[in-house]
Amino acid sequence: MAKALSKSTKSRGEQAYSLLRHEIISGAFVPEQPLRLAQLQERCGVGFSPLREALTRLAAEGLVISEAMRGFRVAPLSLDDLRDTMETRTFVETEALRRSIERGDDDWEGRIVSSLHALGRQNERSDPDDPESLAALEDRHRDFHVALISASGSRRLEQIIDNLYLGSVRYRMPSLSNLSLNPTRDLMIEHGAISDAALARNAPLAVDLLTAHYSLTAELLIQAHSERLDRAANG
Amino acid sequence: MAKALSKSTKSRGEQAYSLLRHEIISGAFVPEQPLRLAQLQERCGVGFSPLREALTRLAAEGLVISEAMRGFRVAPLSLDDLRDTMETRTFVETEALRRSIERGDDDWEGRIVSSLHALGRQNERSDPDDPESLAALEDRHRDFHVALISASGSRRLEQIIDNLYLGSVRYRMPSLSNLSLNPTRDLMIEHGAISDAALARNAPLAVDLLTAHYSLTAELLIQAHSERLDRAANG
DNA sequence: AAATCAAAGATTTTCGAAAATTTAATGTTC
DNA sequence: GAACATTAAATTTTCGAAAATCTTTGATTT
Repeated sequence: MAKALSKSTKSRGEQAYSLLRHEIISGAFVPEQPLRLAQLQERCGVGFSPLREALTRLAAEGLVISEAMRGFRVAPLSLDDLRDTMETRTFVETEALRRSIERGDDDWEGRIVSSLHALGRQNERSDPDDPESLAALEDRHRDFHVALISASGSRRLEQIIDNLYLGSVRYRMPSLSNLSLNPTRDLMIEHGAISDAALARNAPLAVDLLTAHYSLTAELLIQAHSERLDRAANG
Repeated sequence: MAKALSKSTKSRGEQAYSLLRHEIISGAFVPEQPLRLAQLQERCGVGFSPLREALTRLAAEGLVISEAMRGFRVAPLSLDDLRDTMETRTFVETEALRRSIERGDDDWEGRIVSSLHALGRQNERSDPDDPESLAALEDRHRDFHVALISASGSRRLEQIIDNLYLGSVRYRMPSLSNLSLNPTRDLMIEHGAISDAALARNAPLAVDLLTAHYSLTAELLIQAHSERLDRAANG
């Protein structure tokens, strides 16, 4: 048997979904850009049905806008949405962090330690010019933040956090290199401090540190996005 | 022209989505029940494509479970999910209420007053034996709670609240009659008190009252669902 | 009898052509 | 020349048959 082992049979629809999702997140598709079925059909190599399903799903997740009889287009980005998303993210994740610190067991601590370690390693070998490497770093970064709140005991909070991350990652991607190279910032130290506070079960401190971490990120993203808007308007 | 006026052209997919959504919420489909395409095709009078789109969307919203190559089934209900959903709802809505009380203008107050009035009127003419009437009451109820938090200024919070409401309404529907007839409870008084506190810009009181409102609802729903589980297991 | 395998049946998933709708282009009237 | 209707082109949406996959059934072997 060719593809016997577990590798769960990925349907065409799944493929198209993953591909489009990646293209939108990575900025290969410009915000507001219409998504023509015929084009995507070629690009993804699948027929209409699975394509529309993928787009419908992306629309439900907020990455795509669907207008009846007018097809789909990439969801817009805006300063307001960026601010709103980062604020809401802070509000929800700090609560999930509090609960995790309250309820977390040894496994939770293990997930934090190991994801922080993996993030550190990826950070060492990170190459700002290689998109692959940046995407890997982004994934390790997400893993760490997911681990932090992974003992909240609330599936709903987890889902919400997942969706809010998705809403924010688009703003980070095109400028991650700028961001991580920002001289006034050492992300690994911030992450280490949050991890320490969480493992020490110091909820107020951990929440403060996480809030500061997101505030700073939000500021830098807002600045970067403003500049991008200016460049689009003038230059 | 037959259907000229505004009536925004509802695509078949939309129709199927609305219908299925309603059937699931109202309990016409049992939790865990497999949703066979062939059956639904007859029931909804649409082909495969729009049907699958509707189901995909419902899956993204959490009303349906989608398993690759095994089709769709109605999402399960559970005591854990009910508790989680109501707790998360309280957590998010109280925050949105605080912000609305802080930022709400005259229009916001108007929306609260008018939606409370509409809820009262529908409550007067409510007939516990008529499903139509109960559904209308449920809609007015939702409208009131949406109005309360409609000045939060956060699109993200609104979306989250919308989805959490969807997650909880299924637990209410089959037993709404029991619930609203509960002799120890006068919903209109509870709603009136919340409205008064909000309009008086008394955030702590309004939050407490809303929390109590949801806690009591949660208790009753948990009790009702437990009994339903017992009945299913034994009787 | 339990386990294994193959074939038949049921169901999901995908494809591509046909129908419906919107958008663009063209011509007509005032 | 601008407003309006009309046709043509482009695009989305839907349908139903075909392909792919899963499930059941029944026979075969251990």
